[in-house]
Amino acid sequence: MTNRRFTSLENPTGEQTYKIIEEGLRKRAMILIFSCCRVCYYGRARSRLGPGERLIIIKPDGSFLIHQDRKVEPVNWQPPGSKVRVKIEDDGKILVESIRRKPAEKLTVEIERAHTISYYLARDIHELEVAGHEEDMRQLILESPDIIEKGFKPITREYQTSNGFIDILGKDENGSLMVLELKSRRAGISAVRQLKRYLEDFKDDKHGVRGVLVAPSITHDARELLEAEGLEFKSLEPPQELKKDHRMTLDKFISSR
Amino acid sequence: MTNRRFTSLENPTGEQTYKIIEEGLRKRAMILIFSCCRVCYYGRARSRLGPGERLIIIKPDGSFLIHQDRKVEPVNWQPPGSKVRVKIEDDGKILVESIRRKPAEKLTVEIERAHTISYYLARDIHELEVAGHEEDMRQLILESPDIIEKGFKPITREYQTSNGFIDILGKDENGSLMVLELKSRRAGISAVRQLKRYLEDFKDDKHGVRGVLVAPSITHDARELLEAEGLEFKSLEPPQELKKDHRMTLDKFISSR
DNA sequence: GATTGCATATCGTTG
DNA sequence: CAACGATGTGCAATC
Repeated sequence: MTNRRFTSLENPTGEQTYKIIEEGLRKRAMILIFSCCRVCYYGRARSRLGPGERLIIIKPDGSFLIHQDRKVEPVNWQPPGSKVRVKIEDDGKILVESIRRKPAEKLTVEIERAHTISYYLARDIHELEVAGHEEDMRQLILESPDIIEKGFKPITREYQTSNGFIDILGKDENGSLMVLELKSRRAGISAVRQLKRYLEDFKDDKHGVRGVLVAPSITHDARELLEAEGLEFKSLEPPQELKKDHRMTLDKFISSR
Repeated sequence: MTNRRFTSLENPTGEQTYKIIEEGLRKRAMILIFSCCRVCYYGRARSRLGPGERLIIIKPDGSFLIHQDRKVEPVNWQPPGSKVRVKIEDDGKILVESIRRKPAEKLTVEIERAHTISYYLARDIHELEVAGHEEDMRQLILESPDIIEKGFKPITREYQTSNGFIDILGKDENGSLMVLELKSRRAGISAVRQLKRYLEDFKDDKHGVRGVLVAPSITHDARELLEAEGLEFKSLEPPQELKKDHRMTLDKFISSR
């Protein structure tokens, strides 16, 4: 069946498969192929996948995905911007190649037999709205510093040390420096090490510096290391409020200056 | 069209969409729906996606993917093991829910109108064979230590320090300790910091300890920090040879003991 | 264009 | 089951 928005065909011949892929690429459509195929990849690594039935997705932006019937991650893929070519062999087999220039990577799919092939022109203007990132925590703390503790005053965000950027640098009510390390999910031992490294730049500070790990929760080993190092933990859930209106955010920003 | 391996339908009614999703779930098939839909997610974070045409994939292992017509990553998803339920509303709209228990996460898709719906029973026994990982580098170095430098002798792999595991610990021909940090791709500043941390445990060693970053290449800033810290860089590409025969590897292992 | 660091990261391995 | 580290991580923001 064919109309302007999509085309699909079941049990296509090799010729038909070739033609529909060509057409889909020309129209910059999203192409779906369910087929028995083999896959080779060469680039940052190298891989090979023996014959089996998988879903192939080619997107108009050059993204290329091969999905087996398990896992969230594609078994092979190419990123946006990759260039696709399709060839038909004498025996009717279809070869689809996707090439990326930098870094040089090549994905080759040999389609033995397609079960269904289709392409779609997707109308989709909306972007995903997300909340609950580390950045949302940061904004919350800058707007309401008392969440960390009474009298906490942020000085800067993204303060650079020789060991990377500190998320929030501030002072407590006694004027002691506080280094905050934010994590939007359960903090592990590596988060504590990160905080420990930031503090190295301040080890000569006379007033003493407090290191605080801010996260919804912390692993057992991480807490042990934290306490052994004289660091602190502050439990804080990342705010998950989706912004309904962008002007509100702007007003808030202006009024808070 | 219907047979044992797959079913597909174009411009299905709400009832038909519901029925095919039900059937696909029951048969533990891979379900594909191209439709206009809205998506909500709540769990580790929260997100909302307004109406638009996307590809929905439900895999028999519970993996759930929603793909827009751009990017490699799905715009929303649920991991393997999630449980799917489908409902039909009075107005013919379809609600698909995927729930994960731990952590608690819920994905809700409201299908306004499906353009095509299909399901497939995929025959696929092959696993992906990959080469070019950090582990391949490690094996290469343990088998042929001279690749690092003449006279290098590995002592242990995965040596534990207070700052994490060292990839390979060894000695040079003069008996000085060498700490190797392996990276399968271009090493950045964080790799140098990691190596720096490992060496802290050895800073009292009388003979002096050498820290060596082993990677195919290194960023400019990373090289600067490396040299400032008196560390070394050894260029090594991860071996990309796909193993043809597992016995060969075993033989090699036995003969090298 | 190169580099850095977050992510609903996902996924395998280990304790 | 929890936790830790690698990944062809992908991706956006920043330089």
